[in-house]
Amino acid sequence: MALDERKAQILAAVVEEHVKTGLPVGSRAVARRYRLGVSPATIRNEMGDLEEMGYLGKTHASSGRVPSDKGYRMYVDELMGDIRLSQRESQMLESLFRSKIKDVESLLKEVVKALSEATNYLAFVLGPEYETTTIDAIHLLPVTMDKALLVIVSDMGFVENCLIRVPPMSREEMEYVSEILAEQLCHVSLSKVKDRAQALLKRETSRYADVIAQVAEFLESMTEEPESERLYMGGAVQLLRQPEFKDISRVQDLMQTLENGSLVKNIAATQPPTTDPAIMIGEENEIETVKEFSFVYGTFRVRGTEGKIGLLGPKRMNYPRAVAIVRFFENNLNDVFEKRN
Amino acid sequence: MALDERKAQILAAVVEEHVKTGLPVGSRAVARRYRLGVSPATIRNEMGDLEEMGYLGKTHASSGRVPSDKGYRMYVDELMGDIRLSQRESQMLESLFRSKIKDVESLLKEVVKALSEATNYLAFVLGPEYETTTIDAIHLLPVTMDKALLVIVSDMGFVENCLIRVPPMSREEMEYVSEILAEQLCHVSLSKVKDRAQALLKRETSRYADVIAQVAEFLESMTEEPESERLYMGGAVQLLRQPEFKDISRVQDLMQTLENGSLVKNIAATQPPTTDPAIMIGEENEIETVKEFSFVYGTFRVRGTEGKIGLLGPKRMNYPRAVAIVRFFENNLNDVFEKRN
DNA sequence: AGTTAGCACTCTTCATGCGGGAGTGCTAAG
DNA sequence: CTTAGCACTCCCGCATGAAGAGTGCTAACT
Repeated sequence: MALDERKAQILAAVVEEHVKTGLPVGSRAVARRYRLGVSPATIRNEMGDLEEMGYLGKTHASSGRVPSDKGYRMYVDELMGDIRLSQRESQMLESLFRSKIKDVESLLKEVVKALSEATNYLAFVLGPEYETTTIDAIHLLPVTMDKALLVIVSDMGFVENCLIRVPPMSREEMEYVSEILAEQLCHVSLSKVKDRAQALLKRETSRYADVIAQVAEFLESMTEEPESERLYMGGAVQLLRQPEFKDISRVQDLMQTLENGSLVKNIAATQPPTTDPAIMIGEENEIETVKEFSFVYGTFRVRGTEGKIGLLGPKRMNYPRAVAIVRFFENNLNDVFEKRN
Repeated sequence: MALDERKAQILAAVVEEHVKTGLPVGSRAVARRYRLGVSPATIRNEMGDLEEMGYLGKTHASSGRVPSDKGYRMYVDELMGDIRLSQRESQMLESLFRSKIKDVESLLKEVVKALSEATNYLAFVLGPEYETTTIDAIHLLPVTMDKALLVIVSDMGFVENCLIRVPPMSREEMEYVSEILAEQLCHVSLSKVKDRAQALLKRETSRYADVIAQVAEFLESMTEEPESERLYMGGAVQLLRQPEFKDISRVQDLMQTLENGSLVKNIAATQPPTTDPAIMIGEENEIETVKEFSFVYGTFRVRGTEGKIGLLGPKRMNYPRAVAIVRFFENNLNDVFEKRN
């Protein structure tokens, strides 16, 4: 199914032109703007072949060609080159990672923001699964007479907290309870920590039982929390810029889909192509409402587990640039989490 | 400027009909659906008067009437009655507040979600200003060898945390530092706490100086953080349902405005009308891009200071219901924060 | 004097029809 | 195999016209 040199050039030209303008592209335009040394007529013939082969389509029987999903796939797999971000741009973006240590949550939020602003597409980060993370530190802190703050730090720097009711107790007592929790629950993976907490609860019949029960409950809720909780998303507005949104009902559908977090399922469900930043084009997606869009997303590793970072844009997105930018963020996130021992 | 009984009824009818349908309303429709015992012709005359007085307008020279801002204002101030939420609905919504204690942040997020879902408008909560809050508890917790977690609990239950670098130190040392911080900074208002921290920094020349400097820096950033950080927003999609969004560029403008938090300024800048849930209609708003919309928002008190909770919807929003729902949430939030001693 | 019916008038909306333009596919010649 | 030429198709924009909704006015009614 390999394309000869000229067909490849023409397909690439059509894709790039269509990405730029959003309009169907005709033989004339290709001949004019991409110097291939042949006439429009020749290009017409080639485009006819490419359509036959399924790489191109038409919006109606007699206007220019538009890449099909298969055409885009061919383009991203074989035709497009890697591009590099400009010096200026990568420096700008890097500054985000160089700034002072923040908690992971706000870092990820800023990453999403930068990513969407840099591309004009919707950006997302899917945090690592809790199941496989472990607890680095757990503390119970006095706040008021009858309230204490439970703070849990995961090994990758996520901090969760929760206010719980406590019976009146002295500082020493609270420290004692805190100690017990730390001893029993630290450095245990979240999937097992629930059982540990239950076990602890069984043993502990004293007045602290209620406190421990609340801790157990919170741990439970942490692991049960829907995937959408781990999902940071931003730049949905950007999508409105895309001309394919002349029709508002589509926006609504998409937003609905995104708000209830099925985006995650889409990514999780399909095994991504093997390319580095994975690319999912149009119909390759599982969820109906995003079959008009493309994903470009990469993986960053945190300790044993991993998170995703990526973009959602129209099928006619600037893939080379999207890939370059996603790869950039991917690498920087990996660095950050690596240095964090 | 008082309206006679019949004009009032007709104005109310036009507003309510327009809210329901989104279309200009004609004399015929008013006569048919609201039994006023007079013919369309009479209503036409009255509507002519109301237009003369500035309460109604026309979209074009010969189709039905549409309420003007002044008309809506008259409606909300004088004409509309208070409605009560149905038993079923208020029970549903109340369950949100009855559930187990969570940290304030997630409570507010859920409130926003519920509020927007209950109304189909965009909902927001503007948390209380940090300036006037005080610190209830501050702790420094060991996480790894060279990292510690700074946790700060404000008097109204907000929890902020931040990872900081620390020199190697024993548990006892860290507890000692933590103690110092607590002694010096607890129960001091955030506006003063910065100075305290600076003073502490001057005195402390030991190896903990760096740690304290980082704490000071974080406190600084907490108070300086833009208002948008205190703003929880949700349900922007709901706005897309409104027919006034046939035009996409408006959506974009609005979203832009909202994302950069000028919504807050709008509310802060204008002194609200004195009605309980404040209502700002169309041109009464400061910011250009929301002059097409209305706000309905209330105030909830937390300790000495206060936050806002409200809705942003089209001018033709269901004001009685919006008011009822905002008032409901307002009251429930007040209760929650009151019980929290 | 207030109310009502009738009617002409205005303005929108929708469908219809008609060039102009862009682009294709085919054919025939280079 | 490539190219020029040409007929054909289809979209798009625009004007035209008919239908519908609603008003404002006038004149009659109570």
